[in-house]
Amino acid sequence: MSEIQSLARGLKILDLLGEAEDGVGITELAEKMGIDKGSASRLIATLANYGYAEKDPNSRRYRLGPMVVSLSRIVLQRTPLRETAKPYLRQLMEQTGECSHLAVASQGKVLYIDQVESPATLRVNAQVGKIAPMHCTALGKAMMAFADYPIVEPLEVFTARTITEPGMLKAHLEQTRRQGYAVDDEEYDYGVRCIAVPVFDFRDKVVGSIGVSGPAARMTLERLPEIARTVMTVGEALSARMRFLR
Amino acid sequence: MSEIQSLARGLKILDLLGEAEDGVGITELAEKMGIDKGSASRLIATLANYGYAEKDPNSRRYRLGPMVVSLSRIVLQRTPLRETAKPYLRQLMEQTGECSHLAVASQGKVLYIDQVESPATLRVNAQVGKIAPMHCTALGKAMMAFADYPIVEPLEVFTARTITEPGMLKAHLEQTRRQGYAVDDEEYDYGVRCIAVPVFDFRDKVVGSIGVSGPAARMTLERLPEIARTVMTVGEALSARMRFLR
DNA sequence: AACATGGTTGTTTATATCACAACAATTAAC
DNA sequence: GTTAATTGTTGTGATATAAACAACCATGTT
Repeated sequence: MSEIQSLARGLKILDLLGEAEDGVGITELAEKMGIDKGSASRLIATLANYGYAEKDPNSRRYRLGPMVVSLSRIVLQRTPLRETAKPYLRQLMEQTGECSHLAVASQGKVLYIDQVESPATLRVNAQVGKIAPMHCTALGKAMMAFADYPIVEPLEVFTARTITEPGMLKAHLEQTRRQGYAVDDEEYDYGVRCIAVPVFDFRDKVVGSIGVSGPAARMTLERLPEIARTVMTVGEALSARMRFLR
Repeated sequence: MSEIQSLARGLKILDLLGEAEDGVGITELAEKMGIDKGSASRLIATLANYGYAEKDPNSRRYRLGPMVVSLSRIVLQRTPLRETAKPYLRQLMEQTGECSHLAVASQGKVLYIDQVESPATLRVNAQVGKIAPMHCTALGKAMMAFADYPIVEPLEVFTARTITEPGMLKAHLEQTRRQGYAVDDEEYDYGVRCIAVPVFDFRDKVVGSIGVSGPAARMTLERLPEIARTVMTVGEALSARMRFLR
């Protein structure tokens, strides 16, 4: 499998621009990439020409350009899952009182592609476009349990409850499959619990997952099974709806 | 000014992937780009490796990947204008009853970066990420009138009222500057009128524009001055607020 | 004002990428 | 079911390209 080096470098720069909070300078960028300043300068100039990068006029540092926003809209609009799931997301939020989220798998990670916010003052919301690991989120584990995404080590630690042993995770996913829903019990963020189920298409292939997130104070361990039932019911309705597409 | 060819080609492919409604095949892509099939194949493979493109498993055609959504979120989150403008957008919608929009200039076009929807059944809304021309939108003309964006010919026609003569546009912008607000009187979409004003930063530099869009039936020519006053008032408040940043 | 830091632009050379073509993989046709 | 046709992937030399190095600017700093 052959790659185009300069394109790969350009895309890598986009990643770095995304990570850098307040933009990056050419020299800094060249160091991080392990390439020459001149090369970095020309690569960035090309990215800027196409609107993928831009230089902050006063700090003179580069950051991500507006072009990605435009492309993002196109991607989201063309995702049939998103369109179909919207009413189910609303229903989920109304029935549980918590923020509901829709996600797909992307590059071995969880990508949030839609959400409905709860009106509660204390709520746990994730923005569209957010990326999270699969092994410690309900949305991610729901997909892992019902489709064979590889477990990629190391399993990064976020809280004391994060599952870091591949064997443990495997057993956990087995249980998830049996009970039909995935739980994140403060494994990613302290004080946050989530429940999610996979979404299937007309071929019974996992295309994403849907679930709710809330503060542990409200989503107590006693209430979890009840909430899980709601999520499973809505999830099954969504999957049933998805079978009519295509 | 030198460009990196293969990176430029890769970014061009992203554009084409964005334009293609139902994905695009390698051969088709190579033809549109005027390059070899093999080159296109390798370029796309690289884009796919980084999540910027993906191939639809059943149609086997390539489309934009999820990575752009992730980057988009980062861009939007880091735009201070967006954060600051949100309450003003809401105010604008409430006071006019029409959808309000926030935009910036990008690559000589108008890029919508936020919006507040009106509850009205008949409303004129634009999604975040949408791109429109500058010369026939209120948001675009507001920026052109108060900063020197070049008039790039040809001025594309959208309706019978679209201004296509550079001289006419110049005069129109002059008037816009005098009256302090920009009007789009069915110049982009039939039956749609918009009013917008520029947003200035602490240096009195134009950083974007804010305005409302509504159906011509409601936004009658008689009501326009009144609506314009509202937009100008809110816009000035926003610009005043922006002066405190940085 | 001299210095230091960071960014851009020439120039040479190695090499990555291009085009061409052959091959593989699907799909379509018969 | 076999052939044909269309499309995508993979070698391979030739060449243009992009890498590195260095010199040169531009800004801001001491």
